[in-house]
Amino acid sequence: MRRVTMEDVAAQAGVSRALVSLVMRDSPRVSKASRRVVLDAASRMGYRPNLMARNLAAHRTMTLGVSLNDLHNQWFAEVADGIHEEADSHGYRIILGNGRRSASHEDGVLESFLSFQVDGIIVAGCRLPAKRIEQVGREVPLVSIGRTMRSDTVSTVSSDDRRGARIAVEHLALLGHRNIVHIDGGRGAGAAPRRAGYIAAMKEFGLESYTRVLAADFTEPAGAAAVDRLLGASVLPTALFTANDLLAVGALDRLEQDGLTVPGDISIVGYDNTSLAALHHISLTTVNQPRVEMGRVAFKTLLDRFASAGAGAATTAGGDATHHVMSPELIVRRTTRPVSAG
Amino acid sequence: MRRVTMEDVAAQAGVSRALVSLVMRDSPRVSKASRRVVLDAASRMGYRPNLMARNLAAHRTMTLGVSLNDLHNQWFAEVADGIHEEADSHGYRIILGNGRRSASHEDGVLESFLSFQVDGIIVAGCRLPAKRIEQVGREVPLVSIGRTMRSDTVSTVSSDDRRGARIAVEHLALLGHRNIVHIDGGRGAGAAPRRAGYIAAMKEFGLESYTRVLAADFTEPAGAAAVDRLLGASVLPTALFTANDLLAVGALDRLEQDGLTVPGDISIVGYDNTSLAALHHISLTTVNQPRVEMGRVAFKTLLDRFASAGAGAATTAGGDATHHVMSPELIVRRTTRPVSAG
DNA sequence: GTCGTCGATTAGAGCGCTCTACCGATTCGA
DNA sequence: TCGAATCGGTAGAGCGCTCTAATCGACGAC
Repeated sequence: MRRVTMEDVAAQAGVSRALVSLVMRDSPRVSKASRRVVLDAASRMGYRPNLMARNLAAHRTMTLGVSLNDLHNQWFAEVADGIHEEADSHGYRIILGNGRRSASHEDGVLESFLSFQVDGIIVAGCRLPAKRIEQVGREVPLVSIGRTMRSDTVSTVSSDDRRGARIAVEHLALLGHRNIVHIDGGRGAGAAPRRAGYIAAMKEFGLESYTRVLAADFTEPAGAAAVDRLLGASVLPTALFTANDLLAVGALDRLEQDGLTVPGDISIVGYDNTSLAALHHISLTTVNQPRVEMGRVAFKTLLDRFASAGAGAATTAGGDATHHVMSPELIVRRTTRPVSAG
Repeated sequence: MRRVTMEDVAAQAGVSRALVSLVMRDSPRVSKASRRVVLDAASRMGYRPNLMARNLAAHRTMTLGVSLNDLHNQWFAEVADGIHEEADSHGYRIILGNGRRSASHEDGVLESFLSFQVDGIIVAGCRLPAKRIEQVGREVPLVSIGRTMRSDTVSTVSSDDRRGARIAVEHLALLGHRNIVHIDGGRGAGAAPRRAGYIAAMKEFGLESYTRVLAADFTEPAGAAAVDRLLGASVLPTALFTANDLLAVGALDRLEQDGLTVPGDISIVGYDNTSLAALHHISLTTVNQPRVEMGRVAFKTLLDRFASAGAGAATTAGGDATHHVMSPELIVRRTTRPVSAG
């Protein structure tokens, strides 16, 4: 059973293929009568436009590619929610790609998006080298969420990770903690500024000598592994600041498994305020990022790029990149408390 | 800057477009020499094949659409992992769609996949009416994960939810629990058989009179809300069996918020064994489904369909649907214990 | 020498759509 | 009443690729 084409519908409806095309793109230059006739024929025959053909001819897909770095991390689900919301109301289609926390998979996702000729790309938490991202950004409008980069071709939407880290350290310092260790996010998006923010804040609060960063990445097992390394030492820190919530939960787990209590023995501050942190059972003190809003802003940024490109012509690679920075915010829950006396 | 096309590469390399095409699809009928020349020219010019054009001409995309019903539920991330693994090793590209727990969004995702002319579709936890799924399945090979359906056009991969529910109830019954309430998954995939399995098992263990199902859906807030309704009553159950882990965690949260302890006052068994359940802090007794494996099997099933369709010709809609059922397995952790004496 | 044969290459006709003219028929202004 | 604008519709040339059939040497076999 051959797929039904525009030609078929046109024949059925007794009009030209061009008219059917106009109807399908609901152009205003079609009379009510012919619109009806065409739509009737189309639905009767079960016609569905072939996007491949359409896009080949029209040079636009009304589709955005969204690359998510880690489906296991709820942060991405929430960012995606924001993107979808806006995309829906603007008639854009979204296809998602799964980066699986690996640069090479992410590269594959981007290649795929480009081959599909998407109109724009949003990368969330991307780990690819900045150079590569910019290169893709030169072919099609691209905005990066969570991962900042000084660029005039790639727009970014992020929250102020450096400040977020400072807020976390400040919170702990005000509670009297001095020995505050940071478990970091390795090469993950946002890991570097959080690390830097931690280091700067430790200095600011006169705790420079306690500064200690444990290498990890944005996963739960990495948090547990980092704690393992910590437990070997004779003197334990009184507080942990982890680069994201997953790490915090991993750390939490391992600590309790070892008979230590949180926040009794050790306080913990996470980062992201994912729904995991909000679980009553976990109730993690953490730093909030407006994830849904970040998704929304990213989409709008892309839309603006389209608009200006349309006007200015051939300005796809224009230097009109914008850089949104949202404010992080401390969410105090039950994994932090004043350092025990003595 | 115009995109570089096959024609351009051909000109550069001093050969015909057709030869370039052969090289791009690495056909064996090209001499080593020309292959080199063409590939050199291509990379020098930064050529990337236009999938739209390719697919339009070739009638296949080497792309599979995977519809995930809820990005917030880790179950889907793990199923996706399995699919990706296989797809990678077979040269298939995956695009993901986000169903956002709504049938209408899911419908949009499928429409989108069809318009993109994907070679096959995998729906995970799909909530669309069976009729609609079959209709799509008639246009392109489709396999459903988690949601079973008696169909000879749509293949399914699932675990035996009815038996899983029985295992959960059996576990509780053996611990001496009698008043076991089920918080269900509403219209979600797999919710019905789990519900039915619970009801049948209650009967089997002579607990028919205690049978009670609280309506909910597969989310955390729904679990909390169900517990709220429960707390109003004078006599509380001693155990809860929830249709998935998210519900269990929601219930857990609300119970503890109300001063009840788990498993002290109430035991809980979840379903799915997502990584959430494995968290030491939560340590939920639950029923395991081999998620990654299910993803793998789903992909292979699709591949078989392609093969047989290729052979049997025009058998896209053939009655060769297969139905894989995997075995569920009880994972005992720390949210269940013998019913308190008295 | 001539005629297959065979491997390497190419010409050219689509794939299903969009889009730029262009055209015929009304409608309108003066 | 006539030309210009307006409106609804159509013809036909692509978009960038694949694929079938045809072409072209070179090489053995006879």
